[in-house]
Amino acid sequence: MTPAEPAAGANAPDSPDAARAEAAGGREGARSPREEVLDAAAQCFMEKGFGAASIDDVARRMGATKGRVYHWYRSKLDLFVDVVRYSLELIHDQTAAAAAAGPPEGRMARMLRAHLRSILRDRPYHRVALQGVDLHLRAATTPEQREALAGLIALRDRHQRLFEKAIAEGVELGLYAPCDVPLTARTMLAAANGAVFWYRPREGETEADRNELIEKIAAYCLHGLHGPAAEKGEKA
Amino acid sequence: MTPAEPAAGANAPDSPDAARAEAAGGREGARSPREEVLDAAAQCFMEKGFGAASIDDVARRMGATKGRVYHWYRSKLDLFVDVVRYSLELIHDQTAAAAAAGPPEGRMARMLRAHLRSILRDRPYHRVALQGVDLHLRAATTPEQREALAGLIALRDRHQRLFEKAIAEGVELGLYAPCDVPLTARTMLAAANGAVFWYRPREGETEADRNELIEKIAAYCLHGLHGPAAEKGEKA
DNA sequence: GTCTATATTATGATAGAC
DNA sequence: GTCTATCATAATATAGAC
Repeated sequence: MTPAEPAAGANAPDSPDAARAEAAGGREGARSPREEVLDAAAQCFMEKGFGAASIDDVARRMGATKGRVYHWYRSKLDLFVDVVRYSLELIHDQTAAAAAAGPPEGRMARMLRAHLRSILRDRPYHRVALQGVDLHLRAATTPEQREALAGLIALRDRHQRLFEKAIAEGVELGLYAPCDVPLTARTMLAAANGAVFWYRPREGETEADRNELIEKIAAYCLHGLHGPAAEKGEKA
Repeated sequence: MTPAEPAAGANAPDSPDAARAEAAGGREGARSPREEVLDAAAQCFMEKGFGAASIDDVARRMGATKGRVYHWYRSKLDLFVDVVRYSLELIHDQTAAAAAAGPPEGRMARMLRAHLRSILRDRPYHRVALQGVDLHLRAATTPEQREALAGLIALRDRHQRLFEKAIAEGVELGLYAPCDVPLTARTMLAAANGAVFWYRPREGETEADRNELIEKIAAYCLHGLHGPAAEKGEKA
């Protein structure tokens, strides 16, 4: 749990809830040497993909050389794993907090807003995470790597289960139409995550602009939960 | 337009509408030598990603060696471009046909079914296409490559416009709630494309199973178009 | 902690036999 | 049309100076 320790396996920057400033987008204001590497890696992996981005690219983005990267991370795959882990912890923590912050009625809306806010704000990290955790699972040779990647799958499932729970709850309460809960959660998350692929902060974009975008996407995602059954007043 | 011609730029296997048998999934039954290479590439890129998959991987999957691949494709990027192009033409043609095959009322449902059917059926191709066309745009050095990639963007936009048009039409007709049409189209497509990342044909899966899956996903996507306004009977 | 070499390996691409 | 070399390059990872 030490916030900054050289390459020693799976530990990483402090928990996402701490003051993470402008984690992804901010070129400056990195929080620790290790996190500076992590930010650079997230941006490089986002732009070129894990395979095409080189360690030299990551170093160059920091105005440094390889040595700095390898001092903090044992391998490129370790770096990738840490970027994805950070992405998943970040978005899960914020979504879980939003879920707990009020009554069941507006729960899903709050969760979607929190999820989407993180998608826009920490886009490089999430973009990498969505690039395919499973893809590079095959590249994992050592047991430690396979273990780390299994951990990522667990984190991803945890986040999805948060949404499944909220959907099931809403169905129970008669807010949503009955549905295949895991499938619906997956599909809704896919819709919400879509923005990570095309969103780009426009020049002079205000917080209000982003909020409007979030509201529109969340609205679509929410309406998907109301089946035709709900319209006709047929519940269950 | 010749169906099989050695590496000569942007030409490719015949149009997707022809007898394409089991394009993606089928290990056997490839239609032409060039298409056999294309199928192998789609599967390799899907499994390992464009960056990590090697030309040797593609050849090995056919039980051949590099020579065979390079006889039909000038470079790895050319192969990638052709996989994506094939994916986009395939799904667009089928969706456009479904759109034209009936009245406006059920148009979007027909389009979504056609789109989803292709997502499931030609998954390797679509998975590669969604891996990030833009990602490898940077890797394009030669003018021909940049041109080819611009063509892919155009194909992608064409498919999206098909959905935008159907949404706008539905809003006009009072079928759907007014909305930000391009944003909604993107979000709906993201939801529909989500399956490409997690779907795997289960053992003993029937056509009916697939249809049920398609119907569930399409239902979610469709309901997203009906805003709360529709529920309250407020139109426009 | 960061840098400058450098070892090693993998892979994209080519040439030419068959 | 496909194969067997082979070249050239690029990138991961390491060793050791500062």
